[in-house]
Amino acid sequence: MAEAETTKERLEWAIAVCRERGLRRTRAMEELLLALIAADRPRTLAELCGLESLSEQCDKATVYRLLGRLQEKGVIRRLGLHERAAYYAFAYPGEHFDYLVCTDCGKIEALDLECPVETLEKEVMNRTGFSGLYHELEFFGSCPQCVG
Amino acid sequence: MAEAETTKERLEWAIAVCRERGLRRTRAMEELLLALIAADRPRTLAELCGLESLSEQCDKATVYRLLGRLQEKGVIRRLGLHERAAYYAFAYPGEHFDYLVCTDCGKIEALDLECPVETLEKEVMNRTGFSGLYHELEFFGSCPQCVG
DNA sequence: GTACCTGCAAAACCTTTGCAGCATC
DNA sequence: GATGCTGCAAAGGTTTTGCAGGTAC
Repeated sequence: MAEAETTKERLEWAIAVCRERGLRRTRAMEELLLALIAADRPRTLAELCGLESLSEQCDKATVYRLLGRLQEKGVIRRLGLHERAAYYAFAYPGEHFDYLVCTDCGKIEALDLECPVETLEKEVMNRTGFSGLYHELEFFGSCPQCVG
Repeated sequence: MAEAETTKERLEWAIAVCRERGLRRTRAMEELLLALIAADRPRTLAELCGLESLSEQCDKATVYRLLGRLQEKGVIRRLGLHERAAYYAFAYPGEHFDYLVCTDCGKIEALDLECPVETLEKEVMNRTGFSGLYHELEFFGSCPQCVG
């Protein structure tokens, strides 16, 4: 992930937004945000709970509810990525990643693309009357290792 | 859904592909394909099983396994769409839809966009070595009814 | 002190699989 | 007739909720 901002700046931004919007600052919140900031790709609830920093610190239900609150406040984003489980990624303003997923081994990579979809968003808004649009773009295929 | 091809043509195409690739032609397969061809947006397993034509005809497990086989043979496509459940859509050659999802009421619309992402697919293949690429693009936002 | 957050536990959901019988080829 | 498909039933995994107690403000 491009480090235009440091971990500390990201964390402080996220916590500030959350506090402004009525959430309390807790240890679990900080640990979860740090885990998501450190991640180079979206993570599932199970993956996040598997991390030592979090599993020693809080319950799965807590992480689950935190993810919901953080998403609601707009500091993280929930993604589908074609799997049964939901994936979550840190959402720093102005940063947007699309993803590349191997349909064989499940590997997920973030793509820092010059994404032409942003232009489309406006068109879709005009055409459909939807507001607050954002998009999710994923590429699926077989990675070189899986093709052999 | 734009009806460049009739239901019958679509059905026959799908069944021909399936038979070529080793699947048997069954009543359940036909009903399921017809349901997906008739759908104006992707459907979940539960939705499909709720249809009279299917529920009276076959079990949920059968539909589930059929969806897997049909996807494997390439006549339908499995989508994420941000929900817990997987969505399935008919995949006629040369047709590709992107989707618009209301984050408030869950409404899903198919968008027949001039999609600039196809160009990106080649770039991503070259850059990453992935093969057999396809993409999934979804827009999320609030529909006019939900904004009120 | 109050309102929110956390942990533990259980429920709810969707997906996935085993196995015996039936249909297709 | 052999192989694959179907139904029923049960298991597996992830998500979601209730409630009592603890914590941030």
